[in-house]
Amino acid sequence: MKNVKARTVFVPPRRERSVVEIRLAEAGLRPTAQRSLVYEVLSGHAKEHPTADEIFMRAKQEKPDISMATVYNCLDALVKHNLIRQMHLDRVATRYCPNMHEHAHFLCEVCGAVTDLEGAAKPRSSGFKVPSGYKIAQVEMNMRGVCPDCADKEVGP
Amino acid sequence: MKNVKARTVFVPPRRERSVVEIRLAEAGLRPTAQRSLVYEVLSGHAKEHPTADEIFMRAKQEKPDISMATVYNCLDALVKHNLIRQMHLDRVATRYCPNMHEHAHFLCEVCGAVTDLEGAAKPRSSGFKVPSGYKIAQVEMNMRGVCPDCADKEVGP
DNA sequence: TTTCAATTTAGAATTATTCTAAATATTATT
DNA sequence: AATAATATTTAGAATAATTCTAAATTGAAA
Repeated sequence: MKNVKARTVFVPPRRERSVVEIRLAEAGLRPTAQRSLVYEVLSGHAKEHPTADEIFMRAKQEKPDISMATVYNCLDALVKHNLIRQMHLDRVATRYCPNMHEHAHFLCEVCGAVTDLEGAAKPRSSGFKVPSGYKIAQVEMNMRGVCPDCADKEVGP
Repeated sequence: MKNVKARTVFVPPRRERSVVEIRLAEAGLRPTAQRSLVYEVLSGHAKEHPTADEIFMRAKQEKPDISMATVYNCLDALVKHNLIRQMHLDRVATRYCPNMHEHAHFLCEVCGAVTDLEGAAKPRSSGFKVPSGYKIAQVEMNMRGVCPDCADKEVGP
């Protein structure tokens, strides 16, 4: 064996997993950089309901080379693993919601704002009787109308 | 005056309005041929939930020159006047439903069938407490999971 | 019957989403 | 630490749903 000088090898420390990465792993998902970013971007704004495109643009600021296809892939994976919810409020783009508490969604037809309405949005807990035989995996309850702010403005000051 | 032979003039009778046309008029819509057809095609299959494209194809069989844009126009008008409902069940095409009774929708993730589930799908009547100030115009309650038929097949015969 | 506004139309344009096949990253295994 | 096996990411093309446009037509009212 050659006379090799003793040296200190730099071993990069096994990077600590962030909270987001841990949640992904717990949910059974590989915590890739892209998935973590998409989830972070979404859960960082808990009260918003961005479209895939909005999420894409936000993610791009952090990671300019992320692709739209990846955003869709990530969103689908997150939905499938119950980390976020998909919302189909109208004919335009699907929206995504990081709030996993039981709640309904309200779309204001005047200003376009989408709000979470906390409450029993599940069929059983809300008095809806599901016919026997149906296995319910997900429930979505969406309302539309006029939000308090816009209702005030409509009648004048 | 010339000696004109008495004759029987054919006066086309002011065409009777069909049931559909009457309903359109009552709802405050001009009962045009296209609107009547779209509404008829839809309400003739009360248990189905066709997409705009499916409605277009059905309408075309009756009136080959109807246009897709018209189908969208008609559907929008019918929705606005509460003759049909729009359903946003997933990321693919919007569906339309002629059943105006209070009900929820169920999408089977196995076979893709969409079913009406009759019952209290309204927030108030179902125990959901709507925060004060919101004016609710429409409610949509969608569920997904496995329908009885597919649930049976899954466990075997 | 004329008028006026609403509706219809074809086709182009836009937008959302999916697909594809190659490149890369992650995890488990040596 | 290297390898293998698999999952994920990617750009860009392809597809699909919906909207737009401006001209032609229709319906209702005067």
